[in-house]
Amino acid sequence: MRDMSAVPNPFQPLHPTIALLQTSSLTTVVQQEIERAILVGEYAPGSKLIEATLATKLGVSRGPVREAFRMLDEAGLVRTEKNRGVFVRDIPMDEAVEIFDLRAAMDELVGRQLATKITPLQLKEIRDLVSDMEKAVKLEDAYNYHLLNLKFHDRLVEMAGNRKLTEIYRKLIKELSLFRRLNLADGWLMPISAGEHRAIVKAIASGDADKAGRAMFDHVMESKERTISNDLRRRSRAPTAVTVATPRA
Amino acid sequence: MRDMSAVPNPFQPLHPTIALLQTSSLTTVVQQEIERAILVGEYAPGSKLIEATLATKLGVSRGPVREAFRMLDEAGLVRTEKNRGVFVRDIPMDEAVEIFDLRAAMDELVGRQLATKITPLQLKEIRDLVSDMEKAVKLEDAYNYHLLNLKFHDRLVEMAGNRKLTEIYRKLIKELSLFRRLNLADGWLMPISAGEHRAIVKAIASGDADKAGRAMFDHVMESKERTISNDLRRRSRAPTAVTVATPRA
DNA sequence: TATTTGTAGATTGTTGACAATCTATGGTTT
DNA sequence: AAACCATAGATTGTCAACAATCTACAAATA
Repeated sequence: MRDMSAVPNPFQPLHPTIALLQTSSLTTVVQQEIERAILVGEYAPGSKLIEATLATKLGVSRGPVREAFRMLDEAGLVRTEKNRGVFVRDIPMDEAVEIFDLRAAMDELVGRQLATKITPLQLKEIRDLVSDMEKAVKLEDAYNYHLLNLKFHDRLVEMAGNRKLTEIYRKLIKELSLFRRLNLADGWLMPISAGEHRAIVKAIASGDADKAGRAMFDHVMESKERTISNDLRRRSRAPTAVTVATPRA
Repeated sequence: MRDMSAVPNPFQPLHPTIALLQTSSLTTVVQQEIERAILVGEYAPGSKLIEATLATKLGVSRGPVREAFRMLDEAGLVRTEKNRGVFVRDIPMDEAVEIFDLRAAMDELVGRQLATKITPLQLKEIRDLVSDMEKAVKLEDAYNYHLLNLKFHDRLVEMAGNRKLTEIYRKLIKELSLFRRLNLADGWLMPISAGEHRAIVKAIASGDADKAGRAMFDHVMESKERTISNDLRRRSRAPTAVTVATPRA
């Protein structure tokens, strides 16, 4: 009952509502909603997610919620303990460090590839983002700086044109956002980070693959170091953190 | 009812069966079984997996099977089409290429890190693996060579000590194994590949991080090239391949 | 003959119910 | 008071049934 004519759906995308109904099941929209809530901080790392509660809140039965849980678990956003439930994952420091190292290697590849293939149009887009970030620095608008920074890196990765790389990069970023100590407090470091961005753009624009790769690699490693020392500083002030839930050892 | 004494479970791991029951739910064992079957080729890329059939075969209801499907989907081993079912994923050529590029960047990191931190004992283990591979080459035992090759790279990645990297590397390898054209036919290339392995070990042993990184990067890129030309050759001989199932456009 | 239409069967999507397990609370023993 | 039960309630694990959708095939139409 589909695709009977020789040229079905030539270019026109099918009606958006139809496309939606064709692709999204209850499970997928539940998954997306829970993921959104987690990433936006509505459920703190360590907190417990209760099937029945979520099911009621979203107006579905527990089945789709459980399936969404399995997806989120595989994606690393949630941790499942048999017979005890699922918890929002709390990324420990050492894992955050590992993610930074991995990201550095991936971004190095991005830099190398972009140096040889970035288009003038793309270069302009990136430069504009850097400008916006510098404005945010002047205004001391840490929140917008944070968003622009995410966008900057995400666009670079996307422009490299490796979809698998993009996919995994984004998963890593999501996981990193569950690293509590990262989110806030990077205030006085904004100018430094901003300068590195300029250097990255310059290296890419120069067409020197190795230089661009190194610039991106170094930038990620610097921001890793900043995160670590930031954490040490924080840790010395607030000796013990509260734990939201009590997972078993 | 757990952890009542001050020092519970000092070192002795709990009884294996208990540990098993504590961690594995029906869903997880179903997931592992289906994954195994897919990776071993019992279900060919493109073929359809039927919930009820699998549930019956494994002696469970459809619920756990569906949950396992969601996990396998998120892991990239399976593709879900709403109201149509799930299919074993068939990795297209361009995606395989992307995975190779990504792997190259990751392996480069592995090489760099190992050059500075590999232990003599680990070095011996790696050298032994290379020796075994060379024996397999002499015997023209392609299958064992293939297994040893997987082991060689997996151990190197593991030794680098970045768990996140290891986790993602293994996921990529699993996906790559769904790239049909790869598996067989690498026969006459074994000696070349084997030589590169010697070079990698030598570079790592030398302690020169950049050299080791480059050796691993190059090796992956070479094997990418071999895979591509292999595919071209094959494609010219067998013009059209059979499709196991008919997913919608 | 080729295309359309209309079913019956197969398969997936979703739900509610029941069983198994865990958690918290209060009482009991030492 | 501290450690040990014991029970009730909450929560997860699993299943079977029903509804919605798709697939295949046969009949009808042009």
